[in-house]
Amino acid sequence: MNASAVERLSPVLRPVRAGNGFEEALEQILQVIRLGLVADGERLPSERELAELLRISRVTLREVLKVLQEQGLVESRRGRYGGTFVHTPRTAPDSAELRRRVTDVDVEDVLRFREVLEVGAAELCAAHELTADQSGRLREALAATEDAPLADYRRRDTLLHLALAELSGSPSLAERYAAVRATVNELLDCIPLLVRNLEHSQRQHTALVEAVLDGDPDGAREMMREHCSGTAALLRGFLG
Amino acid sequence: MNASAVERLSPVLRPVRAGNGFEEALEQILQVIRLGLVADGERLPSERELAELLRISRVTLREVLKVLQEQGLVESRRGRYGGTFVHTPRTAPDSAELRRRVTDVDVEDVLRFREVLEVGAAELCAAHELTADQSGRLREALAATEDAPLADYRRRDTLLHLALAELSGSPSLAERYAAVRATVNELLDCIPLLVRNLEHSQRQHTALVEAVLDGDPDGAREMMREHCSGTAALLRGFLG
DNA sequence: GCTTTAAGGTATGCCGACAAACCATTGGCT
DNA sequence: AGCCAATGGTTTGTCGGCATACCTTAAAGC
Repeated sequence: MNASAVERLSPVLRPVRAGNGFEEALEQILQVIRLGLVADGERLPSERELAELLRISRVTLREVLKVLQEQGLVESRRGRYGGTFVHTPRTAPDSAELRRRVTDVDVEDVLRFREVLEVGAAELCAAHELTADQSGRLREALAATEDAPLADYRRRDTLLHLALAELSGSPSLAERYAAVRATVNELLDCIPLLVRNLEHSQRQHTALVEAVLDGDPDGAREMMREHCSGTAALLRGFLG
Repeated sequence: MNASAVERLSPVLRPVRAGNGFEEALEQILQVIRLGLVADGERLPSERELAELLRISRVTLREVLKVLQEQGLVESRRGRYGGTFVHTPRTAPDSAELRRRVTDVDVEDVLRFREVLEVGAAELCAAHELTADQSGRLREALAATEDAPLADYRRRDTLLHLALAELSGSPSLAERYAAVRATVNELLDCIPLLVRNLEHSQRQHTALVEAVLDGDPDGAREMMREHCSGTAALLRGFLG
């Protein structure tokens, strides 16, 4: 087989899974933690439930949890009302870890893809009628970011954006957004949280949700684009 | 563990892989065929190369090829200059197959996600300078669609869009687009190819590439959106 | 027409993920 | 105090996918 044919296919033919099935499960649980779907101190589902959700055996799942435990990300307690508890580190990543993250991920790729997904989601949300339930959920998520303690801001911000992605009406989009956002959060953990940016961000959130609820796709799109560019510029500045 | 916590996580915690690793490989090779990356009568990479690309053993790969062979999608020939040849069926899918496809895929999800990715890709392409190589590649792909025989139009159209996605500068975006486009093609195979639509489509392609090469993101975006809406309306009309 | 070479086809032994069953620990409930 | 239920922890045997090595086929090239 000549080389060019292989080259033509390689964008599609990725390795079927990176390493063993175990690594994929690890990645997914890390994603849950990075997204803050389970907050610091909260409990993951029981091993039996997690294993079923991920469709892996409990034995393999426990291998994954063991790794997370060794890294201090979770802690297990036995007995009734026990479980696996998330324990996110309070300390910023050291410079070696920082360098690892920046070299491991293609920052430009992530930022671009994120913007495309978020902008698309915002536009989709504004373009179709939301049910009262959905509007309520969005408003709630926005309100939660407004009165967030500084330490929990990133988490609630993530949940707001995740809600928007889910309300886009495209489960595939929401799924990819969750994945890419987990990576973005890992990058954001490498740079300082500036209160000034945070206030700016909050104004954009409000305007964004307003545009979505008003059914103004163009407005929602441009607001979201601005919002994303802001984060992107920040990250490029600190990491580039 | 209460049910709501599980519910909160389930958007992220998908099964780690649908079935065995074998099925994932099957899906990827099907994707190559559906995208037309290997045209009718052309050869796939050798088993040894494919196995390495997918990072699966040759034994498992051969299981996959056996399935494809049984469905008449590929044909293997031994000896030097042999190989595994793609043999796409000329006959339209029967009504049972059609029903299966429409129930198996969430058509709204696919169409929305596709539009978000394509529109985003077009905008990104127009927003950054393309190298002479890249511009050339785009022009070539466009030219190929212009003088395409009817039977090969869909394939060249796919390659043009794929090129655009790759030139977006976000490999993640390109990868997701490839996946979603494979599904779109499967749906398109269920409906008739109308020459009138095709001509319209071709005019849009020209305008789109022009906007991209002119560095006009807004123009590219709107052109692409129109282009996607057209296909979407067609599919919704026939399948909805 | 023989050799070479690149491809598909086959056989063997190993290891990791799995399912299933069981043990150990904890805290609430009676 | 004792029981119960829900959780993490452990053991065992099975099986699918793996690497590896080898066999068979067919066309190019001398």
